[in-house]
Amino acid sequence: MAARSFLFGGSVMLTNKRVHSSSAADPSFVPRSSAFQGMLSFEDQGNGSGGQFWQNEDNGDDEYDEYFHQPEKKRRLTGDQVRFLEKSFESDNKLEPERKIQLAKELGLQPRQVAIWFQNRRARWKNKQLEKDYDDLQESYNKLKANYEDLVKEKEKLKSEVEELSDKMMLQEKGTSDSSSTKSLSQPKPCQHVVEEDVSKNTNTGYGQNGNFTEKINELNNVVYNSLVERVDSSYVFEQEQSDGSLDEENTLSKMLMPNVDGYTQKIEMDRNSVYLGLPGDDQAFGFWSY
DNA sequence: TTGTGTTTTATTGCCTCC
DNA sequence: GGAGGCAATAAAACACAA
Repeated sequence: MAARSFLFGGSVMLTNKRVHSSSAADPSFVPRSSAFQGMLSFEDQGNGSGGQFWQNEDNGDDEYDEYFHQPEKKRRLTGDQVRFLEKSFESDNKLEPERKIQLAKELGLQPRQVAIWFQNRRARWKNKQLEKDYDDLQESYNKLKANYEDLVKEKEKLKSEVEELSDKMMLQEKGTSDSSSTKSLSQPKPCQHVVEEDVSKNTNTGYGQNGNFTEKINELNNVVYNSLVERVDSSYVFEQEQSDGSLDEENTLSKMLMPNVDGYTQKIEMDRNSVYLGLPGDDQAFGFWSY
């Protein structure tokens, strides 16, 4: 069966199932013989140019048939019609059959056009609503994000305050209870002691018989030692031991934490057999001497 | 004037409800 | 099974910059 074509409101409509529903149940459906009876369009009332009528292909009339197959231009509703529909939509976005008929009559449109307009309008409204929801979500996300960033900043600030205070406290502690440890730095020189001891030991090794090599080692040990003493004197904090300058049981001479040396917290370990100045993750950073 | 993007009107197919 | 709603889409109308 050929698709039926209806012309109404200046538009062509090719339909299938909708035709049946319109023609059979839509109270606005008017038989052809009465097509023009009382159907004065909104445009005809001075708001536009389009005439309004319907046509049914089933009549077999060639003249009409020819008309159907000339696709009519789609026409937009006039400003007044749209405003009227908008007002109606504002009051209720659902369209009851009675209201549909009434609106169609008032606007000189086919009820189906009114229904379609409402359907499209609902779709637009839904899209707008989605956009609005999205914007709202975006806004609250941005607020939360800003809040979070403020908290992180505040946390960092508090953290550095805590670090500063602990440094002060440790220095204070050092000043009051560590007079003996400053002695240990200035007098017995534990590192030097070990270095000297080690050097004297090493003179008995095979390498020690090489005068130039031993001299070089001594020189390097002195450089390392002086560098350490310099750093200890200027800023860093002892990790807690060696107050009397003696060696512990594992032969560790000293363990010192040096905050913020070149951006690292440097750990310096020295024992009887080695002098190691290392950076985290770099075992060979400053050199490693084994005897 | 024309090309292009947006809006509006209308169609189609699917789904749900009664 | 018919009526109507909705999502996706087509296509005409419109807006606007180049």
